[in-house]
Amino acid sequence: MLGEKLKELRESKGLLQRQIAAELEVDTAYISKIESNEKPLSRIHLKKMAPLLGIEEEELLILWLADKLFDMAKEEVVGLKALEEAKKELGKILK
Amino acid sequence: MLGEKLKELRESKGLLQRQIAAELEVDTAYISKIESNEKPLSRIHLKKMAPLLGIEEEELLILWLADKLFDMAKEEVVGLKALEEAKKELGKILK
DNA sequence: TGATACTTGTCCGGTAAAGGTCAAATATAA
DNA sequence: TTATATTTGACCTTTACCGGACAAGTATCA
Repeated sequence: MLGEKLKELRESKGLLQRQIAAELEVDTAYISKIESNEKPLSRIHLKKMAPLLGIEEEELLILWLADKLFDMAKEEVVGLKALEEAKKELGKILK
Repeated sequence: MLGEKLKELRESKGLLQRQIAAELEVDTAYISKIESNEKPLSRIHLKKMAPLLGIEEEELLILWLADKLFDMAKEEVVGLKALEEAKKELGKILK
């Protein structure tokens, strides 16, 4: 999931939650919850966070969206099929 | 999208919105909006609707979920990549 | 011109989720 | 032990969405 990834990235950069929190101007508790998937990461925070964590915004965006899609799909037995169907559909309109 | 599909199915069965509405115990306006994707189809309504439309609930469920996934993914440029990533991830935990 | 089907706009109450904060509890390291 | 980092739980406010209803408008056809 996304939270773990964010934590990994942060730690690999030797950063403290406090420092991230400061940049985003929020409480460290909030960051902690994002890293434990208790609170979602908003797109705005994502944007601010990417450079701090040394990851391309687009790459993080893929992870972020994939995480949300995964979350939805896993709730249903037909999740995998639905993902395939959605992919097919999106492929169509993109061409 | 899902709404159009529901409408097709209904018409192919020669049913009126009024009849569907009666079964679901709602207003026809509400059905109309579902068919025009103005209101989402709830899982409960989906369940009731499937037999009326002569479609397997599971099949409708796939369409329904795929539609929601598609909707999310299409908002981002990286939507397709995210769908792939999500699929990969879900495949993993399913094995 | 009716009648019937459908659509569209507006409104509404309830619920849930987002986006936090704060205090207190825990871990960890010096 | 003390300081610093993180987690957890309770709470709060605001916003968004859901599931509808209702009235009025439009389309179609006999």
